[in-house]
Amino acid sequence: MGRSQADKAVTHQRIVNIASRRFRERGLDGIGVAEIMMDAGLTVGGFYKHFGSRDDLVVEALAFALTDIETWADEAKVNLRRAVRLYLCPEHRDNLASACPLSIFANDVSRSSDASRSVFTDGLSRIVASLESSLGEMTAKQRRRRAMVLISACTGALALSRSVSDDALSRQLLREVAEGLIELVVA
Amino acid sequence: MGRSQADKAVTHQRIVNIASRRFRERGLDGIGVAEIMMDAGLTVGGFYKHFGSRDDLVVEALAFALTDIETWADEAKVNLRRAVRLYLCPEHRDNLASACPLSIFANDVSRSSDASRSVFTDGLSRIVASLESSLGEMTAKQRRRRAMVLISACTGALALSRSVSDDALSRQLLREVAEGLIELVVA
DNA sequence: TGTACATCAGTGAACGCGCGTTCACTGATGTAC
DNA sequence: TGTACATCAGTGAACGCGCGTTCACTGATGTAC
Repeated sequence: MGRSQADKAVTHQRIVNIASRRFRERGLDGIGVAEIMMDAGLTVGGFYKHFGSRDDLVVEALAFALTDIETWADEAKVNLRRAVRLYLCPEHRDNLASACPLSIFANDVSRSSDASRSVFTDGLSRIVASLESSLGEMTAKQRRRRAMVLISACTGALALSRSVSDDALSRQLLREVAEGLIELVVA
Repeated sequence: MGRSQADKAVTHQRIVNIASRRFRERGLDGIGVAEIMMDAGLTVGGFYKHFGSRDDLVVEALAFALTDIETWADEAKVNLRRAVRLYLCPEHRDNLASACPLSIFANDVSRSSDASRSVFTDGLSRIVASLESSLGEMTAKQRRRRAMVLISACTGALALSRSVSDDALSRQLLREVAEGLIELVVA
């Protein structure tokens, strides 16, 4: 073989890493294969030595971005209130490249391939399960219900806050939803 | 003049109507000018007699879609619980062409032009104001907070339910978030 | 250990298609006389 | 009322660009002997 398999795997992962950031910044349709390869320090032609098609990269990058947020889920287990405030803050709203894919890709994924939707579903299920175990003493049914309200309101508020041109309203939305959830759902 | 101004206005509105439905079905980037004009019974060339650019149509169609949901806001004033259950149901999830633009376009608009974001902001503000006045006896601060939790959770849950490939999970999400909101936020 | 060969990650130009936009043209309707 | 002219909504072909994908080629590295 030419370059070693290990080298190839490293390169592959670098492409997926960069893609997962660029897709979050610009959307699943917002950036081309050529630009992603450039950002990875490569040229376009090599792309198909790593992926069967652009959509294959989308699926891998989405899966990677979804594992990326498990650290937030861990924070939620330690301190759910703090995790909610951390999720619904202007920094998370603005740092798209490392932001939660659930809040960025929901609309894109709903129009995307079955493979994307399947990967997205797995990621969402893991987060919901994690939130369930982060909630206090209550029935399993109550826990699941509240976990679903939490993730829906968090991803919804963050997505809306990014679509609003009035920064004061955007911040108010983040703040009020965070405090509202802590007051009504977490407590 | 050639054809009357009234005729032109009717045609213009027909294009905007159809665009607002097609954009909701396929996303703001998911359908081209040519196909929209075809659906309106016209040919591509005439497009620029009505709009300065494709983005101008996007803005008009978005504004139109946002007025489209005022009827739902009216329902909320009559019966908020019913409105929440109506919003979070499989029919609303699946009937994209006439669905709530807040749940469909949040991600797209966040990456779109200032004009789109401005129109989106106005639409969101109107819905929030409407929900505020639909809530029961409580302080203005409480009303605003709960209205923001409601719209965030509703749009978030609907968006997530469309991105999930497992129909049982998708339906559970809609049901549990609807009942959770009624139990924790509306009551 | 050294040498010849095979493999294949990566290169960069080219292809083909879709799509936003432009343009010369048509013909129905409104206006001027 | 009738006629000639001007306007402009709508037509459909063409242009230009971006982008996903293909392809012949390169050269570094692993393998066989």
